[in-house]
This record gives sequence, structure tokens and C-alpha cells, in this order.
Amino acid sequence: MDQNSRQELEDKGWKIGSVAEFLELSPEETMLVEIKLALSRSLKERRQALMTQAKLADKIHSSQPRVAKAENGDESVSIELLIRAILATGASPQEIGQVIASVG
Amino acid sequence: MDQNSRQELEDKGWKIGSVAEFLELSPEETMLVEIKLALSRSLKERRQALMTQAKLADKIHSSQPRVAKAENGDESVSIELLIRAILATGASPQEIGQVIASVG
DNA sequence: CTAGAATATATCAGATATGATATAAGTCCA
DNA sequence: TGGACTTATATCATATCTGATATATTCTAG
Repeated sequence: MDQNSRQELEDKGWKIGSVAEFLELSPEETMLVEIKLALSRSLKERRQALMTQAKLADKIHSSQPRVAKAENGDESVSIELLIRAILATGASPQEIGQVIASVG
Repeated sequence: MDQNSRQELEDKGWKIGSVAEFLELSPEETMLVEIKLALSRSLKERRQALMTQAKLADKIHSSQPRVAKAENGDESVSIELLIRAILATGASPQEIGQVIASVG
């Protein structure tokens, strides 16, 4: 975990108040966060190539603001919603598996 | 989706009241459910080889009953908890990606 | 520039997932 | 056969996630 990753996580609001607190994330907790961020990035890439946030929101019976949060790695977004959204871009389970497997 | 899968899903309580209702699951919704079930099965296999449900519950700061639900594909269990649990068995993101990629 | 479209941020009430607890049911072997 | 251990089921108050809405900001074409 380098300084850039740390900054990225803090920027996304991963309730990190101090370096010490950050370092207390276990490897498993860190992996979980990285999985979420990888899914966020994948979602944004795929969605941008295909449609607007509002259009995707409709497809998954959600709202444009929630899609925005999903794409920006907001901590309030569940992995479940991320996967629902990615599936709605036409991704296969294989592709989703790839994204997760690509994490550290 | 064959008859066995359907029966499996109904057994797990995936709020399916009738065949018609079941068939109204979109391909994306079906994939999501199958991803969850695949993760459940993987969790159970891995955990059984290593430790007791109570031990795993401690590791993820959860409870034995919740681990039981996770392993039995209970609808109330989030993908997030499933992944947290699988990571706690020592699985890598690669292995989790494999499980998801193995779905349909 | 600038209007319209897309995206981001803020707020919130309701829905869902959570860990805890109690306890039932199953498993195993002394 | 029964007692320890493990897993399953039921209930619940609380925490977290949800979609909706309002609105601010950013982007893009003209």
C-alpha cells in the first residue's frame, strides 16, 4: 500500500482520520476496500462507453446520484449495487471476476 | 436455468412465490443470485476445511448464526459479508474472482 | 459567452442487513 | 445414552444502504 493508494482511499471518505488509523486496516479489510474501488473504476469505464448515468440508473431502478456515488467509490455504496450496475452494462460474471481477481 | 437451479433458489427463500414470478427474474437478476450462491458454496467449502463457524465469526467480528446464514445462501446476507468471510478463510482476490467468474 | 446536458453533492425517510442472543436440532464418540 | 460440540432457526434493536429529491457544479456544443 503506497502513499497514493492511501490518499485515494482518504479522498473517497473511507473514514480514515489519521495515518495510524489507516494502518490499522487489516490486510483483509484493505483487500475489501480495494475490491470495491476496482469495481467502481470498472463501472465508470464501462458505463461511460455506453450510456449516461441517468440511463444506467433507470436500468437498475436506482437514481443518477446513486450511480455517481457508485462510480466515485463512495463508502455508502454496497458491493451488491456495484455488481448490479456492472451487470447492467452488459458485463458477464467472467468479466466481474476478472476485475476482482485483478486486485493485489 | 434448469429445474434444479430453480428448486435450489426457492429452497433458499429467494422470495419466489410462483413459477411465473420466478421467470420474471431478468438475466441480470438471475446472475446476481447465482453469484451469491456460488460465493456461499465457496465459503462453506473453505471454512469447513479450516475451522468452525464460531471461529470464523470471531475473525470477521460477526456471529455464528450469521455465518450459518451466509453458508446457506440466506437472502438476508450481503455479498459484502460473503466476501469478508471468504477473505477471512485466507482466500485471495484471485480466488474470489474465480468463484464469480465460474458463474454461468 | 451560454444554454442545455451530464455529473456531483446534500439530505432524508424508509428499507434492508447487521450482530447479538436464545434456543433448537443435529453430530459424534466415551 | 447422553453430554459436549457444532450448526441451524427465530427474534430483535440498531446500523447501514437505499432511492428520491433538490440543487450545485462541470462539461459541451453553438
